[in-house]
Amino acid sequence: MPLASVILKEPSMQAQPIPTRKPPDATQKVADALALAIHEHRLAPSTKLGEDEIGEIYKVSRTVVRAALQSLAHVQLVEIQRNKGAFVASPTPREAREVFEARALLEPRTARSAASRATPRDIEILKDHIAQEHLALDAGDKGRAINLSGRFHIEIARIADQDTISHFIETLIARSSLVIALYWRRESALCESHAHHALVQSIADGNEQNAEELMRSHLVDLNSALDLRDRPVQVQNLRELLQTTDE
Amino acid sequence: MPLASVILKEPSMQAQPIPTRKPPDATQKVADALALAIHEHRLAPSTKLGEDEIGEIYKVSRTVVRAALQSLAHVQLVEIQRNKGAFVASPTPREAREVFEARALLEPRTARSAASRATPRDIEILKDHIAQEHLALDAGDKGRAINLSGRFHIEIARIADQDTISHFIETLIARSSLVIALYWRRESALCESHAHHALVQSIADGNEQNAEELMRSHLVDLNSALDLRDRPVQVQNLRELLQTTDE
DNA sequence: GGATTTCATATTGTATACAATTAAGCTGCG
DNA sequence: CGCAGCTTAATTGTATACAATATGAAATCC
Repeated sequence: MPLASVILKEPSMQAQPIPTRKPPDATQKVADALALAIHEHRLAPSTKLGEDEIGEIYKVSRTVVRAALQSLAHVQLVEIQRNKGAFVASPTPREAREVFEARALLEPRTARSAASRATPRDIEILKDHIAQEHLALDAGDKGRAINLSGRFHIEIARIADQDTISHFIETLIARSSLVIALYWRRESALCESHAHHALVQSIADGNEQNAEELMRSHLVDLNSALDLRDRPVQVQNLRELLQTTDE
Repeated sequence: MPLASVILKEPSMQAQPIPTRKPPDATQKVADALALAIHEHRLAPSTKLGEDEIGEIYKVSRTVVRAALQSLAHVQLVEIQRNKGAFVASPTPREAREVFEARALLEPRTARSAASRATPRDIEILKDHIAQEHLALDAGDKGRAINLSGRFHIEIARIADQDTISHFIETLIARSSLVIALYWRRESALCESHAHHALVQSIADGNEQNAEELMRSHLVDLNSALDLRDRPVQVQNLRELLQTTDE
């Protein structure tokens, strides 16, 4: 199940029965809402996610909340500690490095594939993403911009028409959002938009080699904007540490 | 006084061989048991997995069963259809192809990394896996052999020390088990053991280039042993297709 | 006064109960 | 004899209740 259930009316060659009309699936709604909050950096890493608290917010029972949290735990957006509860995941520097290594392994090939398959409508969607990203940046909504930037990569994976790899990339993008929240170095978000624009151009031209290379360098740029040497502050551990120092 | 307080921590009675110990998370146990059954081909694709039925088998409530099924659904070992239940996943030819394409993208690089990192103990573990695989084959236990063969690949990913990619490979191996159940062509399982043995040799020698190349060709061999042209019989879909009473 | 033990509270893990939806069986009619 | 429609049984979705564990605070002991 995709993290964000994007419904598309794409006239695909296969006629697989996937209704997805609009199931009132409460679990998915809660999971999506939480995921969005995390992606937009409204929920910081290591934030405690109490079941009763969330249940009251969304007016659902703990049963639904638990299912949503477990779903998010599967994509490693939250970490569940037995008998202790769920927390927004806080990737270690090692995990952060691994996430980007995996992206470097998967996404260039995917961009190449997207360049060979993209339809005019796909290009339109990508350009729309970039436009919205610019709007968010101009509005100063950094969280939304990061989220849109990630969804841009997911869209490319979708165009590549490789569901399995797309699913992997989705989880990597999701975790990347946490990595950025923890390890982002400078406020140089504009470079991304430039890279994205060039990428769309290559894909629109069907220039596979160029698309693959642009994606590779784009990921290198992203990675170089991270500072993985610093340890993230484990907020919930601070309490314990401060308990013995003073009052 | 509470009649339901049947505490079975009584040390006076004899020690049961498998008492109701569920400190190690009942959900995980059920999920593991179901996954093993699927991997060993005791549960065929499209098999209905009723919640009450499974709950009674493992002596747990539906709550636990549902969590286990959702967990398996996330790695696409089972498919959950809303209001209809959970079924053992039945990959389409397209999905089967994608799984092996993803493996071809991830595993050769992983084998190379494993070759550069493997310790003598790692080699020992790999050789043990191969030995057990041979035993299972000689005993005619085809399901167990397939499962062990998959775990061999997972072990290589573990040696490569890339948790994120290892996790992806684990899910791909799991799905491969279903693909093999549906699309395996001939009874030529011995070739795998040979390939695995050569792979271990390269990893033991630290020959990265060789390990990567052997893994690549091994996956090509596996893929060529599949016949993806045949459609699997989707039993439960037939019903839906016959219902033309739309809305 | 500080540290430790003990007890109370809060939160999670699991089971059960109720509601909603689906699948099946049955009757009645053509 | 077959099919439409209704009724009934079974299964899943959700909520609530109970049990187990962890967290936090008060009381006690040194």
